[in-house]
Amino acid sequence: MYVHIFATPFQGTLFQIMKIEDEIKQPVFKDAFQKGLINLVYTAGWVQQRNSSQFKEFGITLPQFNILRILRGQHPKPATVNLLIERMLDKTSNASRIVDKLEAKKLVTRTVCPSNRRAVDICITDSGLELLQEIDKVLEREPLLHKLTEAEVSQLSDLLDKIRD
Amino acid sequence: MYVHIFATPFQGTLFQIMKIEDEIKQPVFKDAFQKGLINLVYTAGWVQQRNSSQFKEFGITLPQFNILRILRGQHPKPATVNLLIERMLDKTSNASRIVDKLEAKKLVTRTVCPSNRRAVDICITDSGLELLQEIDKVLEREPLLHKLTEAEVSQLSDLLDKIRD
DNA sequence: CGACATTAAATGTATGTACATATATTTGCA
DNA sequence: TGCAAATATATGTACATACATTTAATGTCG
Repeated sequence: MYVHIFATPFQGTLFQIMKIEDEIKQPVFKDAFQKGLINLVYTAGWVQQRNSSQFKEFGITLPQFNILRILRGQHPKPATVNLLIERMLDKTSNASRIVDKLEAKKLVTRTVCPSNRRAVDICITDSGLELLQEIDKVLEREPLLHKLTEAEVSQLSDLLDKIRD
Repeated sequence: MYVHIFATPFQGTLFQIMKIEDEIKQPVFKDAFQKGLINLVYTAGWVQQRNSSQFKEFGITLPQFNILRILRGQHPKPATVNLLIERMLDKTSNASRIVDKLEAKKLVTRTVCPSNRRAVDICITDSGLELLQEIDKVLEREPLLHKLTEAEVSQLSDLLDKIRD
């Protein structure tokens, strides 16, 4: 799990809040913006931890799971490391080493790309596809945002988009 | 930066979205819930990366910054590792080693607690306080959620609370 | 053609997370 | 009193992130 949870220092502290303070030990925030920021980061960590624990029993981590899903999306075409990095959105992350782990578990294959010998063709194996299918069943059993209605989820997405404008 | 960004595999893909697809390379999601989930995690990562880059020039990381803020909140009282862990909300994280780094930079001191020799009293130094003051100036210059109104921030917090209900 | 920049991936290093285990101190209780 | 349980922190290991550097292959342009 790779979400850093914001700390909640006791400083200033003028604004009483209602819900997030039950989760953390700090009942007071400087203002609504600080509360929203902490809540955003904390909740993202919350959903990722839940998600991750759902397939920890299958022996893969969240980043490994995400790489596998990208590869399934490409299947039966191969993906390159570059494509994985683009899809992960995290240009600085190291897809190469995550693929190492998946290769060791025989969930993907890595072969030099014939048309460009600098590149590497990465493919999900049958074993990898089967694993994803099993994990999918578990994930569908308890959808992570099921406490929200479809309208609320859309509202949430709109607010999040606005943050990054 | 320790937020894992959700991958966006090409799978199923029935639901056209509007905004987050500009940031990532995948223009289509399975449904609004998948979009919301990815948006939540992605946006949390976005704000943390911005935050982190704001004080990277000061030679500390986001976890180190958060520990320092907790210590400032306690100042001039000392904090124990236990208190840091509580405030970080991340019971499994390793505050001890983050304090190591801060101690090496002379931003905090670590002394055995006189009344309980198992515990360690951790205090922010004057140098640490000065560093935080400088960083605060930078952070205040560009508040991270400034694109939202106060009403929108509250609405966001309510939706996030509901997710974790 | 050949030097040089560009591209694709891998590797190196420091930091952090997640989780298990170890060490030292204190507490509780037979 | 003495010894096991509980507590506070530190340490070990695997994995991932963040960022710089390296290696190999390809592209470009004189």
